[in-house]
Amino acid sequence: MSKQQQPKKAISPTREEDYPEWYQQVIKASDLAEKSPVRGCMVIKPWGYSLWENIVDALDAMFKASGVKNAYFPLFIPLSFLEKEAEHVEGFAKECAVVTHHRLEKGPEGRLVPAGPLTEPLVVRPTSETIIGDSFSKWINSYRDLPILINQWANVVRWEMRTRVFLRTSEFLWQEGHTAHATEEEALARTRLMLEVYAELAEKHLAIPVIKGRKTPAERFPGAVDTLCVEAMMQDRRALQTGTSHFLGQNFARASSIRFQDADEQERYAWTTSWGASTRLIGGLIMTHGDDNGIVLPPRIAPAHVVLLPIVRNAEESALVMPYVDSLADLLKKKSYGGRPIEVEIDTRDIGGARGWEWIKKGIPLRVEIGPRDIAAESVFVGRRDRDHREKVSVKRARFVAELTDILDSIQNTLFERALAFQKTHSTMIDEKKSFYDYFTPIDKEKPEIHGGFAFSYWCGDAACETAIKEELGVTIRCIPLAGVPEHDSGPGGCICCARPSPQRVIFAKAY
RNA sequence: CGGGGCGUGGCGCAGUCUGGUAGCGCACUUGAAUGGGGUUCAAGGGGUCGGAGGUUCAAAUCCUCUCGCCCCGACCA
Repeated sequence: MSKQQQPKKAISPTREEDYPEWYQQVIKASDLAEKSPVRGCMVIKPWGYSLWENIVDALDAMFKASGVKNAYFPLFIPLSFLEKEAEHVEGFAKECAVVTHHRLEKGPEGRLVPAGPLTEPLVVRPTSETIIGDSFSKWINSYRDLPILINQWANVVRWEMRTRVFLRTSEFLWQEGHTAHATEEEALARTRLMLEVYAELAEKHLAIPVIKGRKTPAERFPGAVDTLCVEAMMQDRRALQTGTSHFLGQNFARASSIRFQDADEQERYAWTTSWGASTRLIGGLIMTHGDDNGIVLPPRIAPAHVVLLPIVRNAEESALVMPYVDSLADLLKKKSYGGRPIEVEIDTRDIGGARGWEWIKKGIPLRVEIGPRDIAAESVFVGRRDRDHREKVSVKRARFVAELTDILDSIQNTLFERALAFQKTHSTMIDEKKSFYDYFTPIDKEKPEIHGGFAFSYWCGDAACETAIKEELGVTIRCIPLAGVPEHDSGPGGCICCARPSPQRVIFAKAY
C-alpha cells in the first residue's frame, strides 16, 4: 500500500471517463491556452501560439505556392455592408458584436459610459466577404484584372452562445481567402484547389486523416452556392470540420457590385470564392492525437521537436553533463525537419520527475535524458511521445543525431496511421433505419458513453429527412463525399429516413 | 431568453443550516536530504470570504438588493 496512490495517467478524467472534461484538462495540462476574463475568449499561451504559428507557416506557404497574396482589411464592417447579401444576413446577424459608440465619458460614480454614438453602427467582422467585396469592386474593371487571389490572416468575432477553448470561441484566429474570377469554371477549380490545400495541411502536417466532401444546402455557408469541406473524426467519434472552401457563384459579386468588362466587351459579374481554416484546427489536433497523458504533437508542427533533460545530482555532474548536452543541442539545431530547423528545448530545472511529465503533457515528440552513465557510453536515453512513457531506449549519440529525422518521420506516420485506423474502425455503412438509430443511441442515456461514428447511409436529398434525423438523434449530414471514397461509391440505394431511391451514401455523424 | 448551480489566498475546495472575527489540498518561497523521475522533511509568504445596504455587542455565516461566472436547453458555415 503506497501511502499515496499515484494516478496511472497524467490527465484526469480519462477520455473514456468524461471526454469533454478530458479535453478541458488536457488544454490546462499542456499549457496551450486558458480562459480569459472576457466571456468566451481565450488567451493563447506561448506553447499554443507557437503551434499556431507553425500551422500558419505551413498553410501560408501553400497559399503562396498557388498564387495567393496576403492583404489586410478592416476589423470593422459598416452595418449596411452586412445587409447586402440576404442569406448572409440570416446566417450571421444573430451572433455579431456591434460597435455603436466611439468614446467613453465619466459617468455617475466615476464609471465610464459610452458616448458619441456612431451614425452607422460597425460590426466586428464575423467574416469579411462584404468588406473585401467592396475592395474587389474597386480593383476590378477588366477581365485583365482577374483572377484576384487574396488571403488575410485575421481575428474574427462570432458571439456564440456556448463556447469551448479552440473549438468555438467568441474571438478566434483564422485565415480567410477571397478570390474573384472571370469564369465559373475557374472559380470552381479554385474552390476545389483550396480544399486540396486544407486536406494536405490536415493529413501531411497535422496527421489528421480527413474526408473531402460537399455540404448539404442546410449546412452550407450563408450566401454560398456550394460549400466544400474536409471532415475529421475525433476520438469521441464526433466529426470536426477542419477546413472549408466556398463557391459563392455571383451572389456576393451582385451584392458588392464586383463587375468587369469581358473580352467580348460585355459587362459581367465576377465569380467569387472564399475559404478558411481557424484555430479550431488546434482543437482537432488535441482531440485526434491526445491521450490520457496529455497532447501528442505531430513533429511537423510541434513548437519544439526535442527536449533535453540533463540528469545531474551535483555541481561536478553538472560540469560533466552540461557541455555534452549543449553540444548535442548545437548538433541537433543544425539539422532540419519538414523544412524547419530542429527546435531543441533544454530543461535544467531541478524539480524531480515532474519535469519529464510536464513535457509529456505538452506533447513534445522526443524526450532525451542525459546523465553521467549516458556520457560514459556515448549515448542518450530517448523516449517517444507516440509510445508508452516508460518505453525509453538507450541510443548511441551519433546514431540518434543521424537518425533524428527518421525518428520524427516515424512518429508523424504513426500518428496519422493510428488516426486513420481509428476513423476506419468507427465508420460503417448502414442501410437499415433501426440499425442507424441504434448506432447513434447511447446505451446509458443518463451518462452517454462514447458511441457512434461515421455512418455511410443513403439520403434522398430531401431536407425534411435531414431535419428529422437531426431533431431525433442530433445527427447531421457532415458531407456528401467527393468521388474516391469507397463507401460512397457503392451504387444507389434507399434513403435511411424515407426509403426513397437515393443515388449515393452520405456521412452522418454527431458534430462539433 | 428558460431551468439548475456557484462566487472564500494563484488553482481546487471545506466552513454557511446551528453568527464569535478564516482553514485544507495543490501550487509558490527558503533550507536540508534525495537523485534516470510526478521524492521526503522542515520553515514561510499570500485572502477586507463577488459588491452594496441592513440586523447584531459580534456576520463568510442571517435578511434585502445587486454584479459576475458555470452547467443544461434554445443557438452554432
